[in-house]
Amino acid sequence: MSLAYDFDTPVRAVQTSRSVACNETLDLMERMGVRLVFAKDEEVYGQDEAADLIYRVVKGAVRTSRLMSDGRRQIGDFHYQGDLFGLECGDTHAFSAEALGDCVILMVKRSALRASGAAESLDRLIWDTTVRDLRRAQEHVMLLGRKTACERVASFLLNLSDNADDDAIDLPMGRQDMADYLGLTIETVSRMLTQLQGSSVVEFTCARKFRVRNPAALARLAD
Amino acid sequence: MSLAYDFDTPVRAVQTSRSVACNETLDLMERMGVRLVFAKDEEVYGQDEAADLIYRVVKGAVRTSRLMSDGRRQIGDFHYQGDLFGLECGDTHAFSAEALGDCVILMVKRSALRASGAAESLDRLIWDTTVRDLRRAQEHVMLLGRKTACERVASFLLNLSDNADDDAIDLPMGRQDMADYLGLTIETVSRMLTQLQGSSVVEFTCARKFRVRNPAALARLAD
DNA sequence: CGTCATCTTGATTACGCTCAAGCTCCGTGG
DNA sequence: CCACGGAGCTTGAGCGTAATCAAGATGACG
Repeated sequence: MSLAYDFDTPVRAVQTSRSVACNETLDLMERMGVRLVFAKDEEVYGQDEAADLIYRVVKGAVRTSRLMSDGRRQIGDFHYQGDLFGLECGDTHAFSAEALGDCVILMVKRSALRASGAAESLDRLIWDTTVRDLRRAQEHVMLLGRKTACERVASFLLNLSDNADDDAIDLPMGRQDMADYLGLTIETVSRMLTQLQGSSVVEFTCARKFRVRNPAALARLAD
Repeated sequence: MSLAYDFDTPVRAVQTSRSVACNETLDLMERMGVRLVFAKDEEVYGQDEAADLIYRVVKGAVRTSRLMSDGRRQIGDFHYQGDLFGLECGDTHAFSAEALGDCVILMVKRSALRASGAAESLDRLIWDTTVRDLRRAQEHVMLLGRKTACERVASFLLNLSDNADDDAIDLPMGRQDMADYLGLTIETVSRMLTQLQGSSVVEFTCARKFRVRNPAALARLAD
């Protein structure tokens, strides 16, 4: 990782409904924080590390993951441009975070932000993010506990398409990352993608770019 | 469900490390709240219902669950005596909650509690509970995504034994509930229990009561 | 003591994993 | 510009774990 150049991509607000106070905190983060550039697969923070920083994806995307002793990996979530992450709420991180591709991360000490008189708005921001993380984790539990391979992949593509503004959606992660998020193997993910493409539900222009051809069918498959 | 009689079982504090202020909120809940008795499988609240109450398990245990359109069920979590639950943080519940067996639930309107001058301490309580829920959900994701049937069952028994004060631990839920929590079928759960018992890791006196005979082995199997 | 729900066990099936090739795409250097 | 190399992706064949289907056994309760 390395210090970011003056690399000012415009960043959408995390959520349009967010209060003005929270956007002020985001601005404060911009001014007080440090920007770092991470290369693909570089670690932003590690499992069991102390958790006193707040992170924000300025550009690119990040995964949080956890390894079992024998190397099996589970990805907890993906974080995209504008997302806050790393508020694991304990004193240490239960998951590690790595860059999916080259990306720019803004990070600020929580205590410094709080000291700058933004305490209330900061709390609100942390609360909103934690609630979002909990909801997503619960959805993830549903997916992993009771959905078939096909449903998992369909759900995943559907989520991506819901959040995408463009019609041609690109996958910021490789098949292995998808598999480790969905509790499957790369081969199974690949087969399901082929199958979804074969039934004209989605269409892949290349391995990392797709468009939804039949949204209703995709939603039905995702259940 | 019916109004509880004067049924005052002593209730442990939710967490020993909790601040005095929070215990005061718990006391306030006791005084302001309504106690209701629920029979086995009775619904405490439903999926998509409004979420403006706080619930606390006074006696018994509760499950939160979610159904798919075709009837597949996933249990999100179990809540035991002393636990707060139902703070799903949105305006409606993403999961429903049902009694595992006969139980007593204390419930209070969030707004009423806040109006009683306990706002700060209430926020703390809600925060702590939400953080605990998030951590548990993340652990659950790991279990469902990457653990084998045997590891899932072992993890489950290990968790129960960690929280139990007694040596003889009793399961408040049936096999179907375990299965729906672990993302398995009752048959598989039953087979794994038999297997764990066969290898002298645990011992079942009856279907709902067990003791750990080899804690190290159980921990190793749970990974 | 009988009845019914719950749990266990057995036999078979199927979904997704493993192992093993091939293929595609993309960057690199000739 | 094209040939080469390698990582990432796809496809195929066979296998294994957990699901399904189907009986029994156990146990709780009237």
